[in-house]
Amino acid sequence: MSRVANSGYLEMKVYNEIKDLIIQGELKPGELIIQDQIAKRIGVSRTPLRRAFADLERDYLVVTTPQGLTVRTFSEDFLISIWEVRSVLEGLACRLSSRVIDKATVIYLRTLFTIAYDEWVKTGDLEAYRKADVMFHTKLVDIAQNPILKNHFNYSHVLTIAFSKGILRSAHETYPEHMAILDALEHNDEDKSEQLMLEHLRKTIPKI
Amino acid sequence: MSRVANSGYLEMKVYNEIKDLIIQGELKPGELIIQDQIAKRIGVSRTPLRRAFADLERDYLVVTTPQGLTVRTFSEDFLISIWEVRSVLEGLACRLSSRVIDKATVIYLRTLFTIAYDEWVKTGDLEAYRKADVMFHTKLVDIAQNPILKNHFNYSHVLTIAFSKGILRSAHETYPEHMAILDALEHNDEDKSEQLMLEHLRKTIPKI
DNA sequence: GTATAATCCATTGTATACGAAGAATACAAT
DNA sequence: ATTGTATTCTTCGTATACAATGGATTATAC
Repeated sequence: MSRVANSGYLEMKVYNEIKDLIIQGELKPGELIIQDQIAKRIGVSRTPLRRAFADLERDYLVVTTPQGLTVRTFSEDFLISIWEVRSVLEGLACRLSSRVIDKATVIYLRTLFTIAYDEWVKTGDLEAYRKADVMFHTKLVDIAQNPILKNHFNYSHVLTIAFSKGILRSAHETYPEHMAILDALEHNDEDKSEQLMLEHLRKTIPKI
Repeated sequence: MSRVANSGYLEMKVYNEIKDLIIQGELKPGELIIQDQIAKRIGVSRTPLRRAFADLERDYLVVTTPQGLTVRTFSEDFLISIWEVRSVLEGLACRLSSRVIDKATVIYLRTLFTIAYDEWVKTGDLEAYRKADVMFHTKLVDIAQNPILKNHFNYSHVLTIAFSKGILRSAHETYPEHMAILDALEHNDEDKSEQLMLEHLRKTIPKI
């Protein structure tokens, strides 16, 4: 996912495999990670592990305790911390995007949301809406064209995807908010778009 | 500075030494980093290098190009990107701090700034004010008690310190802003403190 | 039986060794 | 002279080997 580039095949493989082990719950929160065990399990030597661990730690999946490297426990407070940070980062993404976004993209995103929303209303299927949501937020970060922002976003994005409880607020509630943000973006209203995105995300925090 | 914890002595040493080499300009922006050379220069094997490189890349000091790992070139755009992100992060730090900061800390910070400001007015020496400034921003991030925020802040803070052109706006201009932020913090005004900090920092961006 | 000492073993951090891939260089052919 | 090909040489990623550290465990003294 958000691996740094300068790495061999195995380092990437190891990063992803351990990430999956954690997300799948095969490595349990708080569990001590022993290099040899993981190395054998994945079938590589310990050498590529160390770099992968550095990345896993950067992405908040593991943490170094006095006992050693352990799988991170995701307390509610921790998830809230992530959301607080993501909120301001995506608020910034909105502001920066509003300066450069083109009308076609706005229309595209609006259509995407509307179709998905209608589908949910009709069939009760939320999947399309959830996808549109992820796409929306990811896309804005791309459009913003701020490499630092993108990195910081990615760092914690892995997590929110992995550990969020899915949709936290009803589409009925968030759809109008998305539309309002898109309107602000369309009018290149920096302040308003940032403000709306912030409020949009912060409303979710109490639901965590 | 912001090393991850699970690392041996040499990995930390290597991280710091390469960081210094880059900041001191002995490794020039754009320069290709060859593992063997650096390893010999620092006097370690290539093994601990790899992990240090992962961290250096995370901290934006080096970057992987098609040619290999190179020292990052810090364009103006890049510095602006950092400032944009730092702005919202510290804005958030302010908001979170405003919830929990105690009066004593506010008074402490206010005094610190005022003494430093007066000294500048009297003697023309900016050093104390600059220090107070760094301390102020760092402290708020600590008070905020959001571990993610602190990490993200650290990631880019190394850089701004290393490569900023020093004080970018006159103390005459920023002193009242600092006071206003402290006032908002004292009154536990979340919105206002965040807003003021954001404006405070964003006013600096055009000067980059 | 408890406390302390000594020993082992697990685990880690680091160095060295090895193999592969790509770039650079030398040489040959037209 | 230029292009094509073969052969080094560099550099990297990975595996293995080794040394040190710290914790557990057993042994020993009282």
